Amino acid sequence: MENSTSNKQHFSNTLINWYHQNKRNLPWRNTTSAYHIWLSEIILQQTRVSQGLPYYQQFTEKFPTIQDLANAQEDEVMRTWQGLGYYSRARNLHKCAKIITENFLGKFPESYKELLKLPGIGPYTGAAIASFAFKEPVPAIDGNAYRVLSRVFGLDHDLSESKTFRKFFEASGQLIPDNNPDDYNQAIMEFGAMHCTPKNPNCQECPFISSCFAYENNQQHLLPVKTKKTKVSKRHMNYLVFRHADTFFMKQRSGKDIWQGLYDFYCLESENNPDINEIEDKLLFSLLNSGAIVEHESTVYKHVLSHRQLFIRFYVIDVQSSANVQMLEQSDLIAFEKETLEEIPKPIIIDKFLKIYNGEQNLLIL
DNA sequence: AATCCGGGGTT
DNA sequence: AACCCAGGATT
Repeated sequence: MENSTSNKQHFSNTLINWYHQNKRNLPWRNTTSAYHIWLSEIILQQTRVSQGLPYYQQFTEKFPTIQDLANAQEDEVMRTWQGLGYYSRARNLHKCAKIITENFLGKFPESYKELLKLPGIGPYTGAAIASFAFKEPVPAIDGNAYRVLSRVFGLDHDLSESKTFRKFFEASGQLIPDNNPDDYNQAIMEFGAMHCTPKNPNCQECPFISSCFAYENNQQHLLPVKTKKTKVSKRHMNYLVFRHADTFFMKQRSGKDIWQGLYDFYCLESENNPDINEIEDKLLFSLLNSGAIVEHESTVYKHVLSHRQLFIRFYVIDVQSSANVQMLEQSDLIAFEKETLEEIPKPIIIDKFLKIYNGEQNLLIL
């Protein structure tokens, strides 16, 4: 008859053994640098390893130390982040680098509790850094940990409820070994990512096949429990792409909307994506009356975010006169040369449009 | 407690 | 089309 203590040890030992035999060789696992561990964890929030890996390499190359990151221009940090999404991560990354550099002598605080006070570091990331860099036995609860723990132990708390985090945090806190917290946290995440996957988990070769609640009760597809689905709504965005020779007129997004800090074009939103002559806009009206020419209307692009379906249409306007250029600059639009455009951070759909548009121009020349 | 915030890969 | 990814901040 096993007591509960040995069952707990069995779980963490089995998990860690599996990890040592199956782990991927990832760059942030070969360092004890809190800077590099922190960087990887911020990048990997809500992001698959395969998507985050090239960004991690770019960041470590461009910003070898946290001082390099702190001293960088915000735009350069955002440009390096371009395409990863959830851009508040990049803004908080920069903000945090400055705090560490200016207030902490370049060293991260070494406890979970203190790490939580830094911008962009929440319960998961705080636990990851505390355990990986400083060996503090605090459980890191990410999507993988929720899935593995709920299936193996039959924990059916609803992930949609906020109190559920504490249930899993305490459950995993009972299991994490004091002498090996970093391997335990790495292991439960790697096991969830590679073996105990959301769909088609590899139960036949699973080290927990004889003790897993979900397998025994055939509930792999029911665990973890998540009742509330994110609601997706539609938005229609119409971009007036003002062009004058090789310069484009851009605007830096601010406020609480999507893509904060990134640059896009003059944007009009409506209930649809109208033809250009259906658009009523003072600036457009004035420009057209001063000789501007509509040179291209794009098809409607569908760009999907996790909580929005964006329907986006681009209207390229050749503004023609320098009088019109002045009018645009008075409307808070900033002129960028085609080459300089590459250096500013843009939403991926804007980047894609510019590549296609400029590519078409090149094709016409050939 | 509910909502917002990206982009991409899998199924 | 639905799901979800090494989640956190704001309302």
